[in-house]
Amino acid sequence: MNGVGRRQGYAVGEARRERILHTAMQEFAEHGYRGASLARIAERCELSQPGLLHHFPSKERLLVAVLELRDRMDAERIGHVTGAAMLHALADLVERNSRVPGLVQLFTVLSGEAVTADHPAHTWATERYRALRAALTEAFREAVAAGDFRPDTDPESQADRLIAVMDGLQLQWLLEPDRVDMPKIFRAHIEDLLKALRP
Amino acid sequence: MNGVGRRQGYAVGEARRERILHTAMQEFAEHGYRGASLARIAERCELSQPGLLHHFPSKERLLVAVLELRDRMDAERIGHVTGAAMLHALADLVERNSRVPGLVQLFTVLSGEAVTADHPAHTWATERYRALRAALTEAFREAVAAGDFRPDTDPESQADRLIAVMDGLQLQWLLEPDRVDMPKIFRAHIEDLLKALRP
DNA sequence: ATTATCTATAGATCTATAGATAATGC
DNA sequence: ATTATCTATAGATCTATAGATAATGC
Repeated sequence: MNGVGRRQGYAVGEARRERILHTAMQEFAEHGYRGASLARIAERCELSQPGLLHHFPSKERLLVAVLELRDRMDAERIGHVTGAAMLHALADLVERNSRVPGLVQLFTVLSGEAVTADHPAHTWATERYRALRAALTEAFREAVAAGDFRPDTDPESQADRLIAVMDGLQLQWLLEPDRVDMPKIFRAHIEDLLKALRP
Repeated sequence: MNGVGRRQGYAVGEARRERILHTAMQEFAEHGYRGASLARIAERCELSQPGLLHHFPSKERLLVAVLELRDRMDAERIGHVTGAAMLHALADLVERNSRVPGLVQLFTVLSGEAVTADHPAHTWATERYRALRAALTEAFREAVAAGDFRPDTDPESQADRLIAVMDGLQLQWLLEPDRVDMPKIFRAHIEDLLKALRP
């Protein structure tokens, strides 16, 4: 929606869209896409439900806008580094994530729902993982080339497993935040991995 | 439902319940709990929708029955072993899981949805993870005591991470079955873990 | 002129209940 | 007597559209 289709400012509208977007993020996180209700989102924005649909013409388009917002926020959080630096950067990311449970939950719930083929975020999820895997694989590859990691390291396998650990820990953490110290466990994992991969 | 409340046989009813249960498992796997429709399940069982509700009095009760069935099937698949044997048993389990994508998807989708507090499987998911973590932690602990693993092994941390790898890989595999060789990646992980934990 | 917002409402679900009829098993 | 099944339907959503009115900004 941003930059496309809409000609001009109308400050009121811009502010409203911003508010809807953030409210929708919360609603999707709390109830999933399928469990979310446009009427409830509208109410939380002090707006009628058709009023909401004036800004986002369908529930699916609202979801797309939310996913784009999330991706933009994500992009800001991950820089490009390789080797040991990359692993520590990931540990830092997990640490920061543990302070925004809502964002983590949005992602975990949507990813779970999106496994079903008829979910509107199915393609988004598939492509997001493909990109993430590719980026991490490349980072491992560079680290091996730079001599940071042992030459017999399998970059793709390591990338897949590392993503898996992050996602799996998020799930456990969201279900029992008090019993699962996600950042600590992940950092321990990173330390062990560094030991195992050092040449 | 099984063994409780219902006095006797009525072979027709028993068979029907069996069929409903398995159809519901598929439907929940394909659309999630929230996306599933009782009318559609009934139709796939060649039954009217109120006919279905005669056997399972609400959608939630049907879900509970499905979860119980899944847990029973699961219990059959995992025996009690520790140390290296346990890790290889898990690799075998993942291998077998890769041949029943429907079951894996049921579990992944419901776990994802169930992260939201208002989901009827929320408690089930929480308790299932708690039990799984406890069992795996105990197995690691025994293995350390038996001298299979290094004494500085942290059983709980290792258990959490291992569960995370399994769940995370399932998610990636379900989204891109052709690009993610789940059993192979998991086995590689187990091999690395064995190397790292051996005293 | 474009945008923001509202009320009213269509049309499609969806779950669950009421109440009737037929089949099953002691 | 209990169970299995059906039709009809209540009652609650839910998304989306039509069409009117008010505010905004060139």
